[in-house]
Amino acid sequence: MKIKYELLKKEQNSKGRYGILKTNHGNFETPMFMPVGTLANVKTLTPEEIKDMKCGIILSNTYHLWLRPGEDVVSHAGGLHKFMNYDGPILTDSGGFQVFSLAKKKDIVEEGVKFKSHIDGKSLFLTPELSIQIQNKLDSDIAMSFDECIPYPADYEYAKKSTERTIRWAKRGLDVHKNENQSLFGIVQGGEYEDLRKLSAEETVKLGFDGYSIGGTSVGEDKKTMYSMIDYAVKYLPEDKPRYLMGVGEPIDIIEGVIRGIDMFDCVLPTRIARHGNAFTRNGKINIKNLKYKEDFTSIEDDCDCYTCKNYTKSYIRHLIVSNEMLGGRLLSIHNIRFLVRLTEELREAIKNDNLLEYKENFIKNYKK
RNA sequence: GCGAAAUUGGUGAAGUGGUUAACACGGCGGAUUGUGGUUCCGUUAUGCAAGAGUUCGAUCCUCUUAUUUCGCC
Repeated sequence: MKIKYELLKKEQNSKGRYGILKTNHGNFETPMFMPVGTLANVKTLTPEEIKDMKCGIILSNTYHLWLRPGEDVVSHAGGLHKFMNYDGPILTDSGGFQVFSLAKKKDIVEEGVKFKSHIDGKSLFLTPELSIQIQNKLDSDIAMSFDECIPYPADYEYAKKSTERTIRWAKRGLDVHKNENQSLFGIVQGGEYEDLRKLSAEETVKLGFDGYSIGGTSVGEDKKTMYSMIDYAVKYLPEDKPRYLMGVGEPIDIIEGVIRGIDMFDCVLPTRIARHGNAFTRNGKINIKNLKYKEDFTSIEDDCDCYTCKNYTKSYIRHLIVSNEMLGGRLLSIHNIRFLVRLTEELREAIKNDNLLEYKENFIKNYKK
């Protein structure tokens, strides 16, 4: 069975929307933040801990699992859910972004992308068809089309050529997609150009996907540009399908995305900054390594309901991070993911109450920097 | 008691008679957006044991003192 999206409420003063997404592995409300579990695990966390955060769905990655342990291993294990002992919804990224972010030397041709493995330098060739076939075997609930993430800035001619190619790649992926229990999302590219975003959105929607995502953001552009990239694309997306903004996880960006009609977000930020000693709070991001927390025996946030805040002090977590103890990164990851999921919970409430813009103003007022 | 060697920041240490005393670790601060678990970037000795001398100029050469280490009575 494919996923089913139900739009339950539209916010009066913005494009914000509240909905529910039903999958074979459970349902979740949107807007939702999805933690990233690249290598079939959200770094440092167990499936039980992930569920406690009420995040609804997690990500995993085609490129990384293709290289290690190989999609056949996952398939023989009974699919990704069984392999990693997680029975909630899972979305797999296609590998398009990894080609952009990891490969040093890459050669993008019509057929696909030639590049070198980041593990051993072996020559690889990833195509739209292969990406989909791998994802079919991984058996995630939602697969992503294989796309090219256009760098920023990109000149118009390059962006146009790339965007048109990504549309052709989307068609090719759709044609080989076989897994009836797996949904497939198309990806809107187009760089920073309004007409290319329009072209990409319209053509991708014509192909008919189970959901649509906006890619090519948070690649170095300023926030104003990023928000306009969203605006350019969203207006051409159908209301009855979920919309996913890829790779965005700054609290303020999630709020701006929701206001613009986005339903799903994923980002490595909460877990990565956690491992480096940072925590999200209502007053902004804090660096737990700072001297002022050495003897701060309060929790990160008084009113946070996460396991970390209910049980540990800043002083102790600081000690763990400074001592390079893994538990420090674990505890901060738990808090940071829960922070973003709670943010989406509050955004859902704000949509229901039609006070999303007011919520944003209040949030910004407290959130330093 | 005699002789020898040594003394550079929080630590381990490089170095030179001539503007800002290398590097590493540690400390402090910052970054991080479809992962970097061990990452990246800043910053951190107005001073080379103390005092005196030689010199245009000394952390570097000379002397005295202090401390440390190693030999010998």
